[in-house]
Amino acid sequence: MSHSLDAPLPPENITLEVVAKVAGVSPATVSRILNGSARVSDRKRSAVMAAIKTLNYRPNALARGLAQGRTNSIGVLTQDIASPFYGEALRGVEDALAGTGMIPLFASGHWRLEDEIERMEHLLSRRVDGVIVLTGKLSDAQIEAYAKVVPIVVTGRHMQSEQVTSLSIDNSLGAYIATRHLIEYGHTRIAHVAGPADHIDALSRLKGYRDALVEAGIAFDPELVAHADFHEPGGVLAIHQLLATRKTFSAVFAANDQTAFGIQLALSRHGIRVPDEISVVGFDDLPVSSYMIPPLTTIRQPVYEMGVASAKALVAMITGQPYTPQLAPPELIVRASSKLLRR
Amino acid sequence: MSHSLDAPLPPENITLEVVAKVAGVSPATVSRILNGSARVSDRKRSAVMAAIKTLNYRPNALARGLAQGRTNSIGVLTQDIASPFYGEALRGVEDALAGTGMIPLFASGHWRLEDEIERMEHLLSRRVDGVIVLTGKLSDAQIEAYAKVVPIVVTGRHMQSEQVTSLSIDNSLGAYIATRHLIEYGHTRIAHVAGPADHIDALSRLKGYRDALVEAGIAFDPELVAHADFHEPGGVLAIHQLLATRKTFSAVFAANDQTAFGIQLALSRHGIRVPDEISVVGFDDLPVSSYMIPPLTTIRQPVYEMGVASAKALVAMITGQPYTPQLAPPELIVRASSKLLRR
DNA sequence: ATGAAAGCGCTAACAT
DNA sequence: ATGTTAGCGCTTTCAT
Repeated sequence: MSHSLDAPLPPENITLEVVAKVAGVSPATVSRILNGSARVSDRKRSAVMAAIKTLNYRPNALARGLAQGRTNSIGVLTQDIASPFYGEALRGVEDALAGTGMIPLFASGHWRLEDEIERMEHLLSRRVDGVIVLTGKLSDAQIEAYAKVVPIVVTGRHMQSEQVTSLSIDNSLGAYIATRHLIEYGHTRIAHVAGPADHIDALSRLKGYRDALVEAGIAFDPELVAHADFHEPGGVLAIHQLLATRKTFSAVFAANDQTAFGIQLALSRHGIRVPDEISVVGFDDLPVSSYMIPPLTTIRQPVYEMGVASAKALVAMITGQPYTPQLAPPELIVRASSKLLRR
Repeated sequence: MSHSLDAPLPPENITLEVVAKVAGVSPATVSRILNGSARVSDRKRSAVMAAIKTLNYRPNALARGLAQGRTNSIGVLTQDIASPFYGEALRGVEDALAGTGMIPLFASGHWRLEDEIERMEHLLSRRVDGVIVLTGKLSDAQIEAYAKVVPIVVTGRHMQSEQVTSLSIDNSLGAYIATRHLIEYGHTRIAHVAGPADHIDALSRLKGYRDALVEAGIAFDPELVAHADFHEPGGVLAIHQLLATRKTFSAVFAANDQTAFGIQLALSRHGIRVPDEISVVGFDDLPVSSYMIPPLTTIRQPVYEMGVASAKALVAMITGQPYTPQLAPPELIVRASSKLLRR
């Protein structure tokens, strides 16, 4: 009648209850041990540990999350999982979370508002304990709305409230420093290949460029500004555009490194030598930038650190601890692509 | 006694039950609508949809997963979330999953066995429906063991069983093609900067290089092989090493593009022109490779496609459908870093 | 210090 | 076509 030897039981799921049974204790006790939520006698503890080991028990994070009302996971809304730039931030988040028992869930918004919303909803459906939003197209109001549901850390803008911490790199300052560097090198005809006109970072960098010029008494010339898309091909196109204007310039400040790569290649194709004829300065300091030929002078942003700080800030918000993220200012990295203008 | 106006209710969690109540139907009906698991009258359906809308209801994925025994999520065990190479694969996975309702959980093993195991356990704890393992250090036996728990797709090796699908790029062939290209260009003194000696891909590429030489009747010279680490600085070091041997060579085949970047820079620092004096060929075709100066001749691997195929294969395994992943062979991309040897 | 029992939000038989 | 009921695997009062 009951189970016999020749009718093997179905491979039973190893649950906490099974562990309890094997260890001869109640489920509650096992739970207490797993969570360290109460004192348990050493005898029972070791019995339970042994059972866990031999049964190869893996706690079910879903059940745990359901019961506790928290999942020990945080959402990270990025734009492109393969971005050389944001990749560093993701790594920072991951590293900062290591050892905290929290796990990051990465989702990509592809710079499309609708995608961002969809991913956000997905993350919330999974009941993440918090979300890090790496720039993107969500409006401040939308962020605020989501913040009613979970604590949020957002980069690339300024907003502060009970449930929102923002963290940003001073793009404008970085661009100012880059332009200033070229000016100090004697350049006065400095072109700028900007990013997309609807991108907040691009706009800030354009502003920094402009500020530095004005400060140095150099007139801002709109014809020396070309807009690109933050990617290499855009840099190539922009140079074509700039050269076509027949305006002269001895230096180019690119809105980011990828754009600078395109610029360097396009110049080289035109037989224009960098830095001898034209100096190039980028922005970001991607890992490969120091391996370009010539190695790229650029503005180093603490992206990795930004990832770390975001994660720490979010965890602090979740656990209710105080934490004020601090970010180093952008820093000029002088390499071989920029050069003193010979008179 | 009961709740009064001046004692506002705690902000009630909007659950499926609440939706049901508001719509005047049973929870089961709401569930059926959400899952399309049975026909529901149009009247009730619209009532429910309305309630969902006004309440801004978000299904709890945890509860759903617990009840269904599946989470609609798959684990992706990569090595480095910011790797320019694997990044493309991650993107492929993400794209392939878009629209299937499945979400990828990315975890990094950092090329450390212990980390890989820890991340794997974490993913299993979260009850992912399957796992994609992008190379890494787990042994075949370990993969098999995990495959007892969830279906697995693994790249970079050959193993096949009920619960394991493997998918790999023919590294050896790619290296053969690269070397063959140099030979056809008249080179006979071809150096190779290999990857780590404990890396399966590095070994296969070394083999392909060797095979091509032997086939062409060129003696394999161990002194023309330097080992590096798949990263840029390793390429720089390797060139120093190679030049120090005082052996002559007119071409270098690098085990990957990042190594080739280091090589190009090191050569340029030594005043050796690429490709006039030395031709360089890489492996991977990273997005930036076509923007190096000179643009890098390399072997294009279908990494993105590999990500797509992995995801499709895994989903097929999970849903019990048949699917045999097909991967394009590696392809030679001739750019400016390699050149016909002048006699 | 430990156990019993209720409940987290959902789905899946089983009824009707 | 729809409602009722019993879990999914865990945590957490509440007892003892």
